[in-house]
Amino acid sequence: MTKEEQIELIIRKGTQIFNEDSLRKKLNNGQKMTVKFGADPSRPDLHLGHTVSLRLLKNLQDLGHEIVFVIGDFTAMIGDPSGRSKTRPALTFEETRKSGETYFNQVTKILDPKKTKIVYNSEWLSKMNFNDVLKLTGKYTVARILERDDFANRFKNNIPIGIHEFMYPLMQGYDSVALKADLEVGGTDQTFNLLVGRELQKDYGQEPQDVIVLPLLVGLDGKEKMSKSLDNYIGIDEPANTMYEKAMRIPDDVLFEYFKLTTDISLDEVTKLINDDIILAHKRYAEEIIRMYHGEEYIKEAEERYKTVAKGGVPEDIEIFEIDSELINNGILLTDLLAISDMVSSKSEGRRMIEQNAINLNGTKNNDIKTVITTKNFKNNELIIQKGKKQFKKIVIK
RNA sequence: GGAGGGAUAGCGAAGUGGUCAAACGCGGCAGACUGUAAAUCUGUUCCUUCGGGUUCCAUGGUUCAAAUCCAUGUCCCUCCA
Repeated sequence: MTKEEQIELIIRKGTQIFNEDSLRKKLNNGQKMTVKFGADPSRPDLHLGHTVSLRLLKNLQDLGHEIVFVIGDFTAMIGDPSGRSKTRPALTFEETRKSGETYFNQVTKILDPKKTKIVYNSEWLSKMNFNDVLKLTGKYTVARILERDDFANRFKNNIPIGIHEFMYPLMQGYDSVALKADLEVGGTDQTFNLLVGRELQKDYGQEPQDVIVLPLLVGLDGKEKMSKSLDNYIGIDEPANTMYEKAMRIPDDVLFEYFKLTTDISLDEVTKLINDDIILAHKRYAEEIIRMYHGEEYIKEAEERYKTVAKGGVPEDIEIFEIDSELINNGILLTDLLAISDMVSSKSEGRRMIEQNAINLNGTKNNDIKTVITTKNFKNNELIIQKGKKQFKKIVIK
C-alpha cells in the first residue's frame, strides 16, 4: 500500500473529521504526530467494538505516529460521588496502574508496543490547584456544556447532573493540552469531548488537535453499542469456537457494519457476499475474525464444531460441576441440582424451567418437577444438563 | 431561605386502607417456527419444604388490616428568592 492509499484509508474510516484539510496536511508532511486516545480503565477486556479504533490507530502507527493512551485514573480514584453509577467504585493507585498494564497488554495484540505509550491523567490533573481549575472552568460556559446531547437530555428530563460531571469534558479536554496532542481519535459518543480538547488547546495557545470520530459498533443484540456489561460483545480473547458461534448470531442487518468496521475486506466484496447468501456471509465473517485473532488453523475446527452443535449436538467444552457423591446416593431433586450447580438463580426458577420443558438430561427432555436425580441418571459418571438451546453443564460425581 | 411535587420489581409506569406478590409496556428467560438470525405466536419473570414466607426509600406509629394514613429522616425534582 502506498502512503497515499494509507492516508485515504485513514480518512475514509472517520464518520466525521475536524478538520480534514489540516489532518491531511499533517499526514502528508510526514511529521511524527502525538495521537491521543482516551481509555476507560474499569473495563480492560477488549472486544470487537474496541478494535474499530485500534485498527485505525494501527494504520496511524504504520505511518510512524505515536499513540498515547490516556487512562482516566484521576476520576477513577475519586470514584463517582453521585452514587448513581455504583458500578464504578473508587480504585486505588495500584489498581489503576494494574488495569493500565492489562490494557497495554491487550491493545498491543493489535498495536506495535514500541510505538504505544500509556499515560495516566492524574499525572497532571492531581497537580492542579483551585486557581488552575477556575482558570480552566472559566474557558467554558454552562450553555456550551449543555450543548452536549446526553447533558441536554438529562436536563430536559429532570435527571440530575452533578457539577463534577460538567467537569469531565473539561478534564478530558485538558488532557489534550497536557499532551500537546496533534490528533485525537474516539467514538461518536465522544464527539463533544473531543471537540472540547480543540477549544481548550486554542485557549492555552496551542495548535488545536485534529479529531477523527469513528462509528460505534453495534452489539449482537443489533440495538445497543457493543459492551461487556450488556453481554452483546465478541471478545478478541474468546476461544475460536465462541467467536464462530457469536458471528453466526450477528443480526443480518448489521452484518455489513461488522465487515466494514472490523475487517479489511473490500466493501464491494462484502455487498456481494451478503446478497448472494447471508448464511455463507456469516460464516465468512466468522472465519475472518478467527484468522485475525487466533490464526488460520483454528477455523476448520471451529466450523466443524459449529456444525455439530447447531444440529443439536452437545459442545465438548462444557463447564463442569462436581457434586458430592453423598448427595447423589441419597437422591437429589432436579430443581435443587439446577440451583446448586448455578444453572438457575433459584429453585423456583429451576421449577419454572422444568415446567417449561427447557431442561434436557443427557439428551432427554424432562418436564417433571418431582424428578429425583440418582446415580441411575449418570452415564460414565457424568450427567449433561442442557437448559434451553445454549446452556450446558456437565455434572460429575466427586 | 420559602412554597410545592415525588421515591413502587432489571427499567418505564399504574395502584391512594382489605378483592395486592402489586395492572400495563419494555427488557430477560423458555416453548413453537427457523439459519443457535430477524419477525411472529405462546408461556414465564421475589422466595418456598407448595402449607406458606418476605417485598413497594428508611425507621417508628395508627389500624382487626398499610404500597396506600401519620411522624421523623434520607435522596430527587419544580417554582420563588
